Amino acid sequence: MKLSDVIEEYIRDIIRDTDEVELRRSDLANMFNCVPSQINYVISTRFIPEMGFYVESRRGGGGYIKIIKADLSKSEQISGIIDKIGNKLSQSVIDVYLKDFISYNVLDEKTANLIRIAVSDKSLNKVDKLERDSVRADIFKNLTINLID
Amino acid sequence: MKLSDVIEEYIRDIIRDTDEVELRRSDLANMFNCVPSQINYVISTRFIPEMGFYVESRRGGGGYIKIIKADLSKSEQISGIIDKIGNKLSQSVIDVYLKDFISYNVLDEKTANLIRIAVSDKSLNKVDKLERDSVRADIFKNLTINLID
DNA sequence: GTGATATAATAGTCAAAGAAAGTCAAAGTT
DNA sequence: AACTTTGACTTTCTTTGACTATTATATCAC
Repeated sequence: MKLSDVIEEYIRDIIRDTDEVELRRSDLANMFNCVPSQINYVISTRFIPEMGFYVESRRGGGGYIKIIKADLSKSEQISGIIDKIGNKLSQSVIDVYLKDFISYNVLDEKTANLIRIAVSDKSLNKVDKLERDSVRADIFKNLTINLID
Repeated sequence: MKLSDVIEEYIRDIIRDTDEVELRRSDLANMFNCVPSQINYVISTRFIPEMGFYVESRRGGGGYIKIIKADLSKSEQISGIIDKIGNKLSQSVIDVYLKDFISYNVLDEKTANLIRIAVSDKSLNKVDKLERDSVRADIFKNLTINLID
């Protein structure tokens, strides 16, 4: 497994039960034996605002990175996403969304998987590459809207 | 025997007892002493939904190609159907299939409904009308392969 | 003591290098 | 004609590191 995935999982584990984590970037970098900026990479690609993560940090002595997960209901979470996503979505961004939906029980694995397949490059192979991300966004929106209840 | 057949057999062998394999393209290419793109050739000609496989992959460091085998055992009729689906499908034909699937208890209503949405004209609005039915067929096949159980 | 200044301790940014996989068309086989 | 093999080129994602920005603490001048 990729280092970034391992780091992501580590953070997710901590935040799942508390809705908030305070990290010391250099500690993490040390712990996972990577350069500090890799921590930024993980956070910026996986704990994104669209998913309800709010990140704040402080430099200098006693500095930290705090990740706060907004406490949203299932429908708030879904409609929040739908509002925020533009008219284009890459496969990997959708993966981030779905992973999060699962970890917060907004969707069960089976449904998430269905969505993942429906919008995958495999399924959309015949769609012109330039338009693929917008078709993907359309399908994704239509499917998720349907899941609000 | 052709190299592609050998590679196919190798993959089939390792997937036989499990329902999923994760491959590293470059490893395989190395193992069989061929260019990496030959692996793509084998996969795209032999591990397709009609054969009961779903494939997904990721680029970049730690990338992979994952082949997932559908569990067709429980519903032989369905696997036959997937095989017979051509490369084009209209919305109404899909509805017929879905009704069938429901009545055979292969899919529940909720899942069938999600599929209906994924392949609807609304979702595929941005896809050229001439190609819509073939994109629909691709999505439908990939989903079906994964969802029947 | 107080304010100014240096020093150390953090975190942020951004671009280059690295590590895969994908695409496509030309060349070779059957 | 259809299928297979090959390779150059592209795209995507991750890792690394040099450089920058900010904050806290220590030190110094008065």
